[in-house]
Amino acid sequence: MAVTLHDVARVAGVSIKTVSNVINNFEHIRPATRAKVLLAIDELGYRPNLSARSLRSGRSGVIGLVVPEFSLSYFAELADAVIKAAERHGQVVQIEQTNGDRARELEVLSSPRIQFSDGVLFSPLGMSNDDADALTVPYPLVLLGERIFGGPVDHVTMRNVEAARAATEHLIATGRRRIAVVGAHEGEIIGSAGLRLRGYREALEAAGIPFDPDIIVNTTLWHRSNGATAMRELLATGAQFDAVFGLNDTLALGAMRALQEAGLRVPHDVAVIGFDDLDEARYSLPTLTTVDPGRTEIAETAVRVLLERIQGAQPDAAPVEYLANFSIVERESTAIS
Amino acid sequence: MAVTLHDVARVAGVSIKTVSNVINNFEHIRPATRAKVLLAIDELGYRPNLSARSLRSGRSGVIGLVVPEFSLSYFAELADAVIKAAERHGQVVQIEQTNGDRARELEVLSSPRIQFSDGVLFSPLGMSNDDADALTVPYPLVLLGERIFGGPVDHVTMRNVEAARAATEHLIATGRRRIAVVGAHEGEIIGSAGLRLRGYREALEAAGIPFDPDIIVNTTLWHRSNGATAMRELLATGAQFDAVFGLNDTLALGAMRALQEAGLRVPHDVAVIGFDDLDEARYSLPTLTTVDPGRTEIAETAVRVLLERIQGAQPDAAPVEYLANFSIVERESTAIS
DNA sequence: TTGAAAGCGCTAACAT
DNA sequence: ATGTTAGCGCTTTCAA
Repeated sequence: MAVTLHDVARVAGVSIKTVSNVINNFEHIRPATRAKVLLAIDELGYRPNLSARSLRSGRSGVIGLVVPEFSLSYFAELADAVIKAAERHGQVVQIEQTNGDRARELEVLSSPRIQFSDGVLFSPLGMSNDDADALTVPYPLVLLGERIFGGPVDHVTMRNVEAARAATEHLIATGRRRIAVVGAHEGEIIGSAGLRLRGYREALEAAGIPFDPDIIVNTTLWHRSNGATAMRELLATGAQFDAVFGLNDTLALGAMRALQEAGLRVPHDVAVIGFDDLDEARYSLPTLTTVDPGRTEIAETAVRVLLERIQGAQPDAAPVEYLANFSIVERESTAIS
Repeated sequence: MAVTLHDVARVAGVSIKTVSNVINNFEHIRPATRAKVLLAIDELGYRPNLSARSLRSGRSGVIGLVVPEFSLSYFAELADAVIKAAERHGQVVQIEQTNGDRARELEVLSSPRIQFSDGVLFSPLGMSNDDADALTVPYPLVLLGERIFGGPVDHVTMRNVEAARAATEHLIATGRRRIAVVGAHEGEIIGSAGLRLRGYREALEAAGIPFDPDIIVNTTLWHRSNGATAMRELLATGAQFDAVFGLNDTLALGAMRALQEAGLRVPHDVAVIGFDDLDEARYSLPTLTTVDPGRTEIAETAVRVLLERIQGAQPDAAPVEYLANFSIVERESTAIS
């Protein structure tokens, strides 16, 4: 059987409370007592039972992270940042993948699977603003991403419109006028695609460049393959363009690949910009100019905000929206040639 | 306060045991009783307290996954596969990152942080065979990777030597004779680098090609940047070669990038092969020939083996070593030109 | 088929 | 500075 506090107390010749005090680093313990207890712990190989601790204290030290899937590199890098931020606060992260499927996202929210955690960071991809009510759950929840705004919970996200506008302005500033977009979602207003397209249009308008739907290509998923396919389709239409805004980096990299396949030079013939600043964007050929959306800041803020809710200083405080700072990372794919 | 079994029992007018039976899907419950209970659960919004359940039953339904970090794409894709496999068995995955740091790896093994889980999948990068004793822990542990062999626990890994040999043979079969290696670890015998280099040497020997240390480049970490840097160094030495074996895909992609930067054409001047079959290898320019090391099979086997140990049918069964099947995925980077 | 009661290992309130 | 004790919510004998 497992070694318990009682065993340690017996061997150390103290009470169970004293052992608990030592384990939890309480003050006011005589050094000699502490030493005795530590010796007994070591001798018996005692390890606290976290289930019991959690049952009693109502706190598990675990936070849940619900994301679409790690094969989307953005979420792998986000998870990396969240785990590191959580660790700094002594928290462990439990992960649930939804594949961006709305039904699964809704199900996970009420599933007991997530119930070990003290709170959840939730990054939906399939749910929309209409589902905002489902975010009212009996545990602390912090929303990530840009599928739902104005919901009943704290929300940490990026400046999609402004960042996309800045990305487009960067292309315009380097002399491009016919800027294709890869990854749009027809009719979407809220959501990464809709917001980023809005930023794009704002930049065009400010520069007096007409919007041309013929160089906007839709894709459903934002995988590399979709970016390549979309670009091949666009090239097949014979449309003219001198730049491409990939609504994320994987799309941009896929599109860049298709451009080069077709014998076009990047950035000489066509400039390419992405969005996300994946590690990978630094090692493509050419290296990819992109938007750093503040992923680390998002992860750190989200963890901090969630822990504040868990600690419950102000349980009824109104939901807050946090926006991370972005920056344009200039690389070769948009250099002036 | 949270709704408990007692509340449900009271509202449903049955005993707590009956409620428990319904929740755990026991047989022999009168449909009417079940309906009453389900109604009460719904009405009160009851959700089971997993800490209590776990304390009582000794099983949490959580498995731990300890990996270096997700910014190494291989581990992101491995985690994806593990989470999906665990889900099929109704298990949740808790993740711990070690950054491949030996001290942290050793620490995690004995940390209470991991103690919520019923068992752990452990993928070290810093530990070596000398640390095998540290794997003797008081919970089920399944070892992944190729840092430790013959340890005291079940081990699921890939056929490194055979796969690397097959990769090298593929290059030789396409007419290459001077095959550089990127990512070697000087003097390593066990470990991905050591094993893969051994497979490489076996293939050379079988083909009667002399081994030339001048075209073997060491790198510590296997990030894209290291592959690019290593290749630039190799080019700077003036050494001649007509192919590159990147000991993983990110190294190969980085190396390919440096080759192209230097004006060399892939595969025309230099063929490139990687190892891992990352999603990304399908969308580079040119697409990357690589080894599929059986990642999905590894994840599924590891989860299955761990759960068998947790269920403890044969607690004292001798440790087993499982080897996944590999295959060469031929793409453009090694096409005959 | 359902009920009563014990107790998993721990923390926290209270006592000394 | 340390000891005593109740009880977190659940599963699990054992009884009925």
